[in-house]
Amino acid sequence: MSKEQQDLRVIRTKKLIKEALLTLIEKQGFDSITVKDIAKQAEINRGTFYSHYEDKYDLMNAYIDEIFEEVEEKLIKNLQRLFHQENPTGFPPDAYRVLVPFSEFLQRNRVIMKSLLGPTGDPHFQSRLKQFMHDALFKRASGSLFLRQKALVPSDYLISYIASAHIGVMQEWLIQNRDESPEEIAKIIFTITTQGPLRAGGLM
Amino acid sequence: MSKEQQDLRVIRTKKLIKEALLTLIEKQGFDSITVKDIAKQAEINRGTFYSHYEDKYDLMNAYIDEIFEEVEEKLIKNLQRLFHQENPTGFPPDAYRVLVPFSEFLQRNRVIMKSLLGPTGDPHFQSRLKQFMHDALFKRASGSLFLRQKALVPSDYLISYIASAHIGVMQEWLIQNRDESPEEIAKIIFTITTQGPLRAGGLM
DNA sequence: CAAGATATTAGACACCGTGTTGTTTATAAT
DNA sequence: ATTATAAACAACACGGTGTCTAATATCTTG
Repeated sequence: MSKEQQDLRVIRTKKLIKEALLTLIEKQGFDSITVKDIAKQAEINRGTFYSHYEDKYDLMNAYIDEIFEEVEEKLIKNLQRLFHQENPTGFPPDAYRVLVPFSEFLQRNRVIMKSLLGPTGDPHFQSRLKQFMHDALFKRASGSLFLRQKALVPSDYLISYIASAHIGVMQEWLIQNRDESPEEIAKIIFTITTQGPLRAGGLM
Repeated sequence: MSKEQQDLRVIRTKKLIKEALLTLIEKQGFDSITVKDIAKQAEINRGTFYSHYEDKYDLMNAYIDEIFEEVEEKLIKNLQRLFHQENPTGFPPDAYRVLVPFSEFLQRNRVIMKSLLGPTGDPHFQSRLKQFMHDALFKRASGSLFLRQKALVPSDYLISYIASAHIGVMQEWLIQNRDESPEEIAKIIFTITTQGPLRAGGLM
């Protein structure tokens, strides 16, 4: 699936384009970037850009795809281990570790993530990220974790609640340049979710 | 501050432009709208548009400003009543009502809200909305509601968590065209926040 | 109501980014 | 070394932008 590209020129060009995109996003935000800008920054001909991507959105989507592929590989396995091996029922005290690879990933890709998640970011990405968290945390787990008959609210809303909440905290962490470690952030999020917002806030 | 506009022509034109914007957003999404489109839809001269707004983003911002002004007026007072009059400490069983004006507002402005909050929406708006919820729910309340000394997590993260979670549920509600009433949605959100996600999900 | 003020119109303008095409040049695969 | 093909180059029509001018329509004020 990712073996087809042998030609060094293609590899080089695509790499240049991606680097250019990153540089420009950081400098001026995605919205105001033009294909011309990208070509200039990458030092390639504008026509060459069009022989690889339809437009800047196509490029961005390809980039986002790669990001998600990477996350998927690294995180999903991790999750499966945690859910299946360690304990079949309930949350162990160190279950916050499920979230660590996630926050580590964001940490590692700080620059692009800040611009994608910030006020000038890409709502498509945010939407996809939410969906990803959705799936990652609950597709496998929801069957076993949430007991529909005992649930007080529709599960879709609950999942939206949790996924948005988790992403929201990580946004705050990234965008405000907070200095917590990925581990600490994971613990904070996990604490709020397990204890509930009120108890975590010292109320009750 | 909002008294200067007497000329009927200006009022009429701005109204036409706003209606056109709404129609077009619903039809094709904000991104692909051009000033030309707006002028055509509003049946005004394109030049006239430019004598009122710099570009379509300027228009959108003006529109968003109006929306927030409206929300502010209607909701803030409501909140103050609830927090000060009814009960000085803790949550009464019907405290979910704090959220009802909010969900009612979203309901009433469905079209524009869906496009602003959806995958093709405006991250600036989402950012502002989050900030607004932030302030509305916690600026006054945080002093009394959350006891810092008993809190298990930094309050900024907690607030981000809750604000994002609440918006996330309302997004799900709007974008999936769910048929719950504004009251029901408020109850659902409130239940998850007070009981905690796990208890609300039937776990624990 | 009348007169002056101001908003809207129609049209033209240069500018810029887009996406495509045909040709030439450079470079990779074999 | 030969062949395939990617990249560069240049030119093109197209469409939206933002600005401006002069003419017209409409409103406000006295």
